[in-house]
Amino acid sequence: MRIATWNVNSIKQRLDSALTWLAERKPDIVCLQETKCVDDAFPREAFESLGYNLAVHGQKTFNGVALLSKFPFDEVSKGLPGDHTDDHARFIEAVISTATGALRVATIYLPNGNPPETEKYSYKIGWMKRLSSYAQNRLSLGEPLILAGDFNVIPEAADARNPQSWVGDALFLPQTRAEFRTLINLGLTDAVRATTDDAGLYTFWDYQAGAWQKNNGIRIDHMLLSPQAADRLTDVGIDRQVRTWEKPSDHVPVWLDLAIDEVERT
DNA sequence: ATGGCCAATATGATTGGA
Repeated sequence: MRIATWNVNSIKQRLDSALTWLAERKPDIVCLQETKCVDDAFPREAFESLGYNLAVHGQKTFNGVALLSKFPFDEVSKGLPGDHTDDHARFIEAVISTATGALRVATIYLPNGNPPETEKYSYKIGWMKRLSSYAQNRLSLGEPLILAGDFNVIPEAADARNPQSWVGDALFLPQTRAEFRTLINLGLTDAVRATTDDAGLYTFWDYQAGAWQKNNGIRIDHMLLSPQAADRLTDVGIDRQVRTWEKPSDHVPVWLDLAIDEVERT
Protein backbone atom coordinates (compact mmCIF):
# COMPACT_ATOMS: atom_id res chain seq x y z
CA MET A 1 0.00 0.00 0.00
CA ARG A 2 1.61 3.23 -1.19
CA ILE A 3 0.26 6.57 0.03
CA ALA A 4 1.48 9.98 -1.15
CA THR A 5 0.91 13.69 -0.68
CA TRP A 6 1.60 16.58 -3.05
CA ASN A 7 0.81 20.28 -3.03
CA VAL A 8 0.35 20.76 -6.77
CA ASN A 9 -0.21 24.56 -6.79
CA SER A 10 -3.14 24.38 -9.25
CA ILE A 11 -4.33 20.99 -10.51
CA LYS A 12 -5.04 22.48 -13.93
CA GLN A 13 -1.49 23.79 -14.34
CA ARG A 14 -0.06 20.52 -13.04
CA LEU A 15 -2.31 17.97 -14.75
CA ASP A 16 0.29 16.61 -17.17
CA SER A 17 2.97 16.42 -14.48
CA ALA A 18 0.54 14.74 -12.08
CA LEU A 19 -0.36 12.07 -14.62
CA THR A 20 3.31 11.44 -15.39
CA TRP A 21 4.18 11.21 -11.70
CA LEU A 22 1.26 8.86 -10.94
CA ALA A 23 2.36 6.55 -13.74
CA GLU A 24 5.90 6.44 -12.36
CA ARG A 25 5.28 6.31 -8.60
CA LYS A 26 2.07 4.28 -8.73
CA PRO A 27 0.58 5.37 -5.41
CA ASP A 28 -2.64 3.70 -4.25
CA ILE A 29 -3.84 6.74 -2.33
CA VAL A 30 -2.89 10.39 -3.01
CA CYS A 31 -3.56 13.51 -0.97
CA LEU A 32 -3.49 16.70 -3.08
CA GLN A 33 -3.43 20.29 -1.88
CA GLU A 34 -3.83 23.72 -3.50
CA THR A 35 -5.94 22.37 -6.33
CA LYS A 36 -7.24 25.93 -6.80
CA CYS A 37 -10.45 25.03 -8.60
CA VAL A 38 -14.11 24.47 -7.81
CA ASP A 39 -15.37 20.89 -7.71
CA ASP A 40 -17.19 21.14 -11.03
CA ALA A 41 -13.97 22.19 -12.76
CA PHE A 42 -11.76 19.44 -11.30
CA PRO A 43 -10.34 17.28 -14.12
CA ARG A 44 -11.82 14.09 -12.69
CA GLU A 45 -11.81 12.01 -15.87
CA ALA A 46 -8.04 12.07 -16.24
CA PHE A 47 -7.65 10.42 -12.83
CA GLU A 48 -10.66 8.13 -13.09
CA SER A 49 -9.25 6.72 -16.30
CA LEU A 50 -6.19 5.66 -14.29
CA GLY A 51 -8.43 3.74 -11.92
CA TYR A 52 -8.72 6.24 -9.06
CA ASN A 53 -11.80 7.07 -7.05
CA LEU A 54 -11.97 10.79 -6.26
CA ALA A 55 -13.05 12.97 -3.38
CA VAL A 56 -12.66 16.69 -4.07
CA HIS A 57 -13.21 19.73 -1.90
CA GLY A 58 -12.39 22.92 -3.73
CA GLN A 59 -13.21 26.59 -3.84
CA LYS A 60 -12.67 29.44 -6.23
CA THR A 61 -9.12 30.76 -6.70
CA PHE A 62 -7.41 29.48 -3.55
CA ASN A 63 -6.90 26.42 -1.37
CA GLY A 64 -8.64 23.21 -2.42
CA VAL A 65 -7.82 19.59 -1.53
CA ALA A 66 -8.49 16.21 -3.09
CA LEU A 67 -8.10 12.51 -2.38
CA LEU A 68 -7.40 9.86 -5.00
CA SER A 69 -7.79 6.21 -4.10
CA LYS A 70 -7.55 2.94 -5.98
CA PHE A 71 -9.67 1.48 -3.19
CA PRO A 72 -13.28 2.48 -2.57
CA PHE A 73 -14.21 5.17 -0.07
CA ASP A 74 -16.40 3.96 2.78
CA GLU A 75 -16.86 7.43 4.22
CA VAL A 76 -15.87 10.92 3.09
CA SER A 77 -16.01 14.03 5.27
CA LYS A 78 -15.06 17.51 4.09
CA GLY A 79 -13.89 20.32 6.34
CA LEU A 80 -11.96 20.19 9.60
CA PRO A 81 -14.38 19.92 12.55
CA GLY A 82 -14.61 22.56 15.22
CA ASP A 83 -15.52 25.85 13.51
CA HIS A 84 -18.67 26.32 11.44
CA THR A 85 -17.45 29.72 10.26
CA ASP A 86 -14.33 28.29 8.57
CA ASP A 87 -15.18 28.16 4.86
CA HIS A 88 -11.68 27.40 3.54
CA ALA A 89 -11.37 24.14 1.57
CA ARG A 90 -8.42 22.64 3.44
CA PHE A 91 -9.40 19.19 4.70
CA ILE A 92 -10.91 15.91 3.56
CA GLU A 93 -11.04 12.76 5.65
CA ALA A 94 -11.87 9.39 4.15
CA VAL A 95 -12.16 5.85 5.41
CA ILE A 96 -10.84 3.43 2.82
CA SER A 97 -11.50 -0.31 2.73
CA THR A 98 -8.58 -2.68 2.54
CA ALA A 99 -8.40 -6.45 2.79
CA THR A 100 -7.07 -6.12 6.34
CA GLY A 101 -9.49 -3.50 7.61
CA ALA A 102 -10.18 0.19 7.54
CA LEU A 103 -7.54 2.81 6.79
CA ARG A 104 -8.35 6.41 7.66
CA VAL A 105 -6.64 9.11 5.59
CA ALA A 106 -6.89 12.89 5.78
CA THR A 107 -5.54 15.36 3.24
CA ILE A 108 -4.49 18.55 4.98
CA TYR A 109 -3.70 22.06 3.76
CA LEU A 110 -2.79 23.90 6.93
CA PRO A 111 -2.94 27.71 6.74
CA ASN A 112 0.26 29.57 5.97
CA GLY A 113 -0.31 32.15 8.71
CA ASN A 114 1.81 35.04 7.43
CA PRO A 115 2.13 37.78 8.42
CA PRO A 116 2.29 36.66 12.07
CA GLU A 117 0.89 39.83 13.67
CA THR A 118 -2.41 39.48 11.79
CA GLU A 119 -5.58 37.43 12.05
CA LYS A 120 -4.03 35.10 9.48
CA TYR A 121 -1.72 33.80 12.19
CA SER A 122 -4.45 33.39 14.81
CA TYR A 123 -6.42 31.47 12.16
CA LYS A 124 -3.41 29.19 11.67
CA ILE A 125 -2.98 28.54 15.37
CA GLY A 126 -6.72 27.96 15.83
CA TRP A 127 -6.66 25.54 12.90
CA MET A 128 -3.75 23.64 14.48
CA LYS A 129 -5.60 23.36 17.79
CA ARG A 130 -8.66 22.02 15.97
CA LEU A 131 -6.44 19.55 14.11
CA SER A 132 -5.04 18.27 17.40
CA SER A 133 -8.56 17.84 18.80
CA TYR A 134 -9.56 15.93 15.69
CA ALA A 135 -6.42 13.76 15.85
CA GLN A 136 -6.92 13.00 19.54
CA ASN A 137 -10.44 11.79 18.78
CA ARG A 138 -9.35 9.62 15.85
CA LEU A 139 -6.31 8.18 17.63
CA SER A 140 -8.65 6.89 20.34
CA LEU A 141 -10.12 4.54 17.73
CA GLY A 142 -6.87 2.57 17.61
CA GLU A 143 -6.90 2.33 13.81
CA PRO A 144 -4.34 2.91 11.07
CA LEU A 145 -4.55 6.67 10.44
CA ILE A 146 -2.55 8.92 8.15
CA LEU A 147 -2.59 12.71 8.21
CA ALA A 148 -0.81 13.89 5.08
CA GLY A 149 -0.37 17.22 3.42
CA ASP A 150 1.12 20.68 3.42
CA PHE A 151 1.38 21.54 7.12
CA ASN A 152 3.16 24.85 6.54
CA VAL A 153 5.37 24.00 9.52
CA ILE A 154 9.16 23.70 9.58
CA PRO A 155 9.46 21.37 12.60
CA GLU A 156 13.17 21.80 13.35
CA ALA A 157 16.15 23.85 12.18
CA ALA A 158 17.43 20.77 10.34
CA ASP A 159 14.34 21.03 8.14
CA ALA A 160 15.55 24.26 6.51
CA ARG A 161 18.67 25.03 4.50
CA ASN A 162 18.83 28.52 6.05
CA PRO A 163 16.88 28.33 9.31
CA GLN A 164 17.99 31.82 10.35
CA SER A 165 16.07 33.29 7.41
CA TRP A 166 12.84 31.75 8.75
CA VAL A 167 13.06 33.17 12.26
CA GLY A 168 9.94 35.26 12.75
CA ASP A 169 8.09 33.53 9.91
CA ALA A 170 4.72 31.89 10.62
CA LEU A 171 6.15 28.56 9.41
CA PHE A 172 8.91 28.51 12.03
CA LEU A 173 7.75 30.60 14.99
CA PRO A 174 8.11 28.90 18.39
CA GLN A 175 4.32 28.85 18.84
CA THR A 176 3.86 27.18 15.44
CA ARG A 177 6.44 24.52 16.24
CA ALA A 178 4.97 24.02 19.71
CA GLU A 179 1.52 23.36 18.24
CA PHE A 180 3.09 20.89 15.81
CA ARG A 181 4.81 19.10 18.71
CA THR A 182 1.50 19.00 20.56
CA LEU A 183 0.05 17.20 17.57
CA ILE A 184 2.98 14.78 17.31
CA ASN A 185 2.95 14.13 21.04
CA LEU A 186 -0.58 12.78 20.84
CA GLY A 187 1.13 9.69 19.45
CA LEU A 188 1.77 10.42 15.77
CA THR A 189 4.94 9.50 13.90
CA ASP A 190 6.52 11.80 11.31
CA ALA A 191 7.20 9.23 8.57
CA VAL A 192 10.38 10.87 7.26
CA ARG A 193 11.83 11.26 10.76
CA ALA A 194 11.01 7.62 11.53
CA THR A 195 13.65 6.64 9.00
CA THR A 196 16.35 9.33 9.12
CA ASP A 197 17.71 12.26 11.13
CA ASP A 198 19.46 13.68 8.08
CA ALA A 199 19.31 17.40 7.38
CA GLY A 200 18.79 18.57 3.82
CA LEU A 201 15.51 16.76 3.19
CA TYR A 202 13.22 19.39 1.69
CA THR A 203 9.79 19.38 0.06
CA PHE A 204 9.46 23.05 -0.95
CA TRP A 205 11.67 25.50 -2.78
CA ASP A 206 10.39 29.01 -3.46
CA TYR A 207 10.01 30.04 -7.09
CA GLN A 208 11.88 33.25 -6.24
CA ALA A 209 15.51 34.12 -5.79
CA GLY A 210 16.92 30.95 -7.33
CA ALA A 211 15.89 28.93 -4.28
CA TRP A 212 15.94 25.62 -6.17
CA GLN A 213 19.33 26.27 -7.77
CA LYS A 214 20.78 27.08 -4.34
CA ASN A 215 18.89 24.20 -2.68
CA ASN A 216 17.38 26.78 -0.35
CA GLY A 217 14.52 24.50 0.65
CA ILE A 218 12.33 23.66 3.62
CA ARG A 219 10.52 20.50 4.76
CA ILE A 220 6.88 21.45 5.32
CA ASP A 221 4.95 18.60 3.65
CA HIS A 222 4.49 15.82 6.18
CA MET A 223 2.92 12.40 6.63
CA LEU A 224 1.92 11.63 10.22
CA LEU A 225 1.02 8.09 11.24
CA SER A 226 -0.94 6.58 14.12
CA PRO A 227 0.86 3.75 15.95
CA GLN A 228 -1.18 1.16 14.04
CA ALA A 229 0.06 2.66 10.76
CA ALA A 230 3.61 3.41 11.90
CA ASP A 231 4.11 -0.23 12.91
CA ARG A 232 3.60 -1.18 9.25
CA LEU A 233 5.81 1.51 7.70
CA THR A 234 8.35 -0.03 5.31
CA ASP A 235 9.60 2.83 3.13
CA VAL A 236 9.47 6.63 2.74
CA GLY A 237 10.58 8.90 -0.06
CA ILE A 238 10.64 12.50 -1.29
CA ASP A 239 10.40 12.88 -5.07
CA ARG A 240 12.65 15.91 -5.35
CA GLN A 241 13.38 15.20 -9.03
CA VAL A 242 9.85 16.42 -9.80
CA ARG A 243 11.07 19.96 -9.00
CA THR A 244 13.30 19.75 -12.12
CA TRP A 245 10.39 19.05 -14.45
CA GLU A 246 9.03 21.65 -16.81
CA LYS A 247 6.57 24.07 -15.14
CA PRO A 248 6.96 22.56 -11.66
CA SER A 249 4.96 23.09 -8.51
CA ASP A 250 7.02 24.73 -5.75
CA HIS A 251 6.33 21.59 -3.66
CA VAL A 252 7.32 18.00 -4.47
CA PRO A 253 5.54 14.72 -3.59
CA VAL A 254 6.23 12.73 -0.43
CA TRP A 255 5.23 9.07 -0.28
CA LEU A 256 5.38 6.04 2.01
CA ASP A 257 4.73 2.32 1.86
CA LEU A 258 2.73 0.37 4.42
CA ALA A 259 2.87 -3.41 4.70
CA ILE A 260 -0.88 -3.86 4.43
CA ASP A 261 -3.01 -5.12 1.59
CA GLU A 262 -0.05 -5.50 -0.74
CA VAL A 263 -0.83 -5.01 -4.40
CA GLU A 264 1.07 -5.96 -7.53
CA ARG A 265 3.55 -3.25 -8.47
CA THR A 266 5.12 -3.49 -11.91
C1' DA B 1 24.38 42.94 -7.73
C1' DT B 2 21.62 40.50 -1.50
C1' DG B 3 17.10 40.30 -6.15
C1' DG B 4 15.27 37.16 -8.94
C1' DC B 5 8.27 33.81 -9.24
C1' DC B 6 3.89 31.77 -10.15
C1' DA B 7 -1.31 31.26 -10.35
C1' DA B 8 -6.03 33.09 -10.53
C1' DT B 9 -9.06 36.81 -11.45
C1' DA B 10 -14.91 39.51 -15.33
C1' DT B 11 -7.38 40.08 -15.89
C1' DG B 12 -3.64 44.14 -17.58
C1' DA B 13 -3.19 45.25 -11.17
C1' DT B 14 -4.07 42.86 -7.22
C1' DT B 15 -4.00 39.10 -3.97
C1' DG B 16 -2.11 34.95 -1.98
C1' DG B 17 1.43 31.92 -1.52
C1' DA B 18 5.83 30.57 1.81
